[in-house]
Amino acid sequence: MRASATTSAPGRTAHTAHGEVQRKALVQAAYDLIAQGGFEHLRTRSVAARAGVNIATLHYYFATKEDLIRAVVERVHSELANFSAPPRTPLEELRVEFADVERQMRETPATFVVLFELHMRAMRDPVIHAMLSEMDTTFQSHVESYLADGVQQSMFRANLDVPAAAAILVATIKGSILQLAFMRRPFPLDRVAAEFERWLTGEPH
Amino acid sequence: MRASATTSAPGRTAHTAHGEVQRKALVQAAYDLIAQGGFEHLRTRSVAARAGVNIATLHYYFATKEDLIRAVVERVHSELANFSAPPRTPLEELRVEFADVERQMRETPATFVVLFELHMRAMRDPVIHAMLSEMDTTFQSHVESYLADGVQQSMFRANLDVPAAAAILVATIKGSILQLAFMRRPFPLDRVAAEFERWLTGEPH
Amino acid sequence: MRASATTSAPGRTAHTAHGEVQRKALVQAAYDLIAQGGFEHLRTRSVAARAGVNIATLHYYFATKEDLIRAVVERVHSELANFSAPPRTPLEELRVEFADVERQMRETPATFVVLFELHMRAMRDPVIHAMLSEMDTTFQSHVESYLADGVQQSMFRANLDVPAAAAILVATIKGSILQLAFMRRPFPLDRVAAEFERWLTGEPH
Amino acid sequence: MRASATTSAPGRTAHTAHGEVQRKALVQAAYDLIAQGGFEHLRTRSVAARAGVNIATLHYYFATKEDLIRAVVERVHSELANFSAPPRTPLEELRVEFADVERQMRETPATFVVLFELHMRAMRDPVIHAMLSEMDTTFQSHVESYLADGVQQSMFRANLDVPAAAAILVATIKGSILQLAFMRRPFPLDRVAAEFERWLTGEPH
DNA sequence: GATGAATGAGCATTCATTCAT
DNA sequence: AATGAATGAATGCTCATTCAT
Repeated sequence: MRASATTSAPGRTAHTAHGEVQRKALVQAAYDLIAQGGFEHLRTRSVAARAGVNIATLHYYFATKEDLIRAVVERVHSELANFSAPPRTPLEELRVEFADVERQMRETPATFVVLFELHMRAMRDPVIHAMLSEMDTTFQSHVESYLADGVQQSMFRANLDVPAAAAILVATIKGSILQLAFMRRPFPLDRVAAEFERWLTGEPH
Repeated sequence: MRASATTSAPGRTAHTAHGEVQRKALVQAAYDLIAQGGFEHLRTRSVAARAGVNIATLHYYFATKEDLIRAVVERVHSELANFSAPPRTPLEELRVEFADVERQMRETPATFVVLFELHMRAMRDPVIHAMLSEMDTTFQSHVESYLADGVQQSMFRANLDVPAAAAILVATIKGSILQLAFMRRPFPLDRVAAEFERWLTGEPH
Repeated sequence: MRASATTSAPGRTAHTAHGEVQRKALVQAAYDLIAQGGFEHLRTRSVAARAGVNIATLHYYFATKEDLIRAVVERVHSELANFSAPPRTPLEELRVEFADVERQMRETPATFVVLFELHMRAMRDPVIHAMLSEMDTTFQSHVESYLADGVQQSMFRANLDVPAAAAILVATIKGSILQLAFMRRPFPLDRVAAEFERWLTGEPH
Repeated sequence: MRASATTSAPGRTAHTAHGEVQRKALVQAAYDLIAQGGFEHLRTRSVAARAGVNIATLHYYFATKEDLIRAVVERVHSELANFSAPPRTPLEELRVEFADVERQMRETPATFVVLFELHMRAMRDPVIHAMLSEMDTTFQSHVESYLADGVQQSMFRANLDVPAAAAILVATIKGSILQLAFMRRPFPLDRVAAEFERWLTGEPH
């Protein structure tokens, strides 16, 4: 399940099982601290302390701070790749979209916090940009795909501009996360979802 | 006799015209550097260098780095408060909304970069949170107001959930900025605007 | 009364009456701040602020911080030179000695604080050392003088080692100030004075 | 599993023998520099340089300058606690008192310099005040104790006011140190000791 | 005389990283 | 594998002093 976990270069992946545990503990610690204080306040010493190891041990597993951050990026990536739900109708997909945001926000809001911190970094870090870009493309394509299905199945309006609608949906979800996770302001996810349904289905008025 | 003659050091406003110019130059420099590298890489020395003054001069105008950042926040605030357009119809308002984003993104994308960096900070800094929160409320109210007008004037659909629609619009705009400014990925602002019109007016299909 | 107050070099003495007032205000401010926080925490800006003038004004009157401190030294010097009491008997002199300490400690303990701060400085600053040394010699001579008188008048013990006794008295007074001003611990000045009398007079036991 | 494995940084005691040596070297360096220039001129960089280590190394052992100073205080404390001489007669104790001052002044005058610098600090620093206060109490009690013994053994005058005499002795010793260490002026320690003997014993005259 | 503005040199402290063991 | 020790290069901030007005 985890990405590249079988090579043998020290500083990249661990040799032993215990080493892999240490690595994960360090990534988890970094992840937690970014969620708490953002990249701005991320300190390698804090990460090591939180993982219960010496600062030199951290550098045994991750040559540089940047390497550690990259591992965090991969962790977020895999965490958000759990959209592997069974196939549903386009309308169900739409509902699942908002339900997923709601659930993730309730269960692990930190993921979003880290994700958005990464967005700020993407501007300057090509590696992070590429990864976020890929995630974005995947997400956008997925939405466009089921929106197109919905139009084809006459479940959604015939004159729907699918790419534009997908862009709106994706942007709305990102915007809602911003509102919920960073501003801690209310966002009527359910009413927004309902309004989206009316809009896409073009229900009579 | 010499009551108010403390040791100088301008707190909010400079004493002389030239002082005010220097102040603004420092804020501009900080603003530029945040736009370039985010808060994470903001260094007082870099700000001073960019403004062409000694580091001690920076501290003559701003006691702490935090004070300087607050001044940047105020600058962003006032920069985004230029929505003082002449009254228009709800539909025109909607179009202006997207046009504004497009123009701002073209002319001063840095404003958005700084604005979103501030969002990350808002989570931990109450002062910034309060300011962004206020800006958010103002924006949301404005949108809700003209959406309601549109419904009343039968320009928009009667069954429109105005608060939900406003939330979607605001979130979409925020999400589009994220896409454009940080991911530097295309976002079909005009097609999105057109789709929004169709959605709000409920034009036949 | 004041030392060299008629020359005309700016930075040494003021030209006008108002200038002299300003000078004194600055010296007083420095004196107060040394008494409060010691030389270690003395800041020219604080002195200027306390005197209600600009930091540049302070430097108009005193070219350097050191110059200002020297003026404070002179102030302490003149303050402690008020032993100009009418001639008394040796025993009265002894009593006055302790009474003076008691009074000064009650009325202006700051003088002692500044005086002892100066002692620390004397080790490295020849100017201050010279001044304190002179004060010391004067004090010691004065004590020796009336102790010798006392012996001659058979008021004090015949076998009294006058220089040693004077050294003890001077040291005791310095030590008592240390105890009272810096340690803020009780010191039985009156009982000590009484014991001294018994010792010097050699009263039967 | 790895409970006590925090990020290192010795708080009170170093982990390794070599670490303890470094710690002591830093305290010694600070001690020397305070003796030379007082607290006012104490710079962490100078301390590090004198100990032959990097400034960051100093902060590895002592989190703050204040922590370093506290360690110096403890060093002075233990240095002056070597009064563990074998029991003697009251008169011998008295003679030892002055002999100790003489020896300390000859061998390690810096101890006194640092001790008196600490007195200046005691006024503002409660921790230092407490430590000096304790040392003072111990010293005073010790003197009172053997003076009382001397009176009881009829070695000293019957009408001696023991607390007052002890206060005089302690103050004299402090005053003599001031004279010797800071003013570098002669102080007739032996004649003073002899006069003290005459005074306490009340030897005929 | 007085002040606002400006600065060079410096200060305690931080931080990612390295290295011998 | 792991750690205590060590460090170069900053980093935000301070302070006595200068200078044009």
